[in-house]
Amino acid sequence: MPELPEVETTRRGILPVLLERSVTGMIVRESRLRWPIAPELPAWVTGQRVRDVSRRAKYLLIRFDSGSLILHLGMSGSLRILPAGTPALRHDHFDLLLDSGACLRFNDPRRFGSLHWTTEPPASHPLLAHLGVEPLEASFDAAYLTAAASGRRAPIKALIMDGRVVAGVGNIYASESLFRAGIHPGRAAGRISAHRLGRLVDAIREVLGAAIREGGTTLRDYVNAEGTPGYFRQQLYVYERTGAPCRICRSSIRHAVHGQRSTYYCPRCQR
DNA sequence: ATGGGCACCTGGCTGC
DNA sequence: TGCAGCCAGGTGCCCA
Repeated sequence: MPELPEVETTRRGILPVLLERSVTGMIVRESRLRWPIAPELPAWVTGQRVRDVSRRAKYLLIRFDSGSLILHLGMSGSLRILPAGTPALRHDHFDLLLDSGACLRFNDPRRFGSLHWTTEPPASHPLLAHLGVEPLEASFDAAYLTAAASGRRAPIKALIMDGRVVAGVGNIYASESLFRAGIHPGRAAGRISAHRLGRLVDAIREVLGAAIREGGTTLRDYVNAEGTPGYFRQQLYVYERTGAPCRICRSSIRHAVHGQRSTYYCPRCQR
């Protein structure tokens, strides 16, 4: 479900509710996420005051005075802000209770999400240490992507979805960015000119930025912290539009599978 | 080092 | 109506 824009939208939604609030308790109903929630985690986090809510790739980082929560939404996770005591529904795996009477509730049907506590800087945590540059930061530029693509025979789509290269570009926005840049998703990364890779960098930035402005993309079940969907789906050019006419040239949008992931592209606009 | 495939899990949809 | 099969916004890990 959530890619970078959905995680960022969630972050912006929970930030004002969490900031400077203290955790009064935590309810864990299901600890078997992608990695089990540490049994001691509720004790570690209880009594802590939230100092910041940030994002690295698709990880949400909730910083307290003496440690941080590292939260990933996986494929189907979402966070909601609810009044404490709201009855839990199926797949509501944990609640963080705040001294304001609000509750941060995590729901994740597929349980690919995760929750870790660290007392080290989150950036040095094993899950984050290997991550590449943030796509919305200035260090992600044409020169960087060209260097990363040099000599690579893997498809460009696989390269921009590789978190060690650039962190947070998922399946929807990879397809959409490649469409906007006019690059075929299956093209070997190392055989694309620096000029075109520069266009791809711009396209990734534009697509992610536009999606954040629209509150993300809701395909099936994504909702933000208020429980409302994102509206970027209306601006998708290729994702899940197999057989539909290209919005630019009217060619039929094609579907292919690369690396077990669905890929969508326009055979005429993308080379 | 690089590329490719698998696994983890539930739910919704399709087609017989 | 029932059910098997397939697919889904991610990503760590294993193997060649």
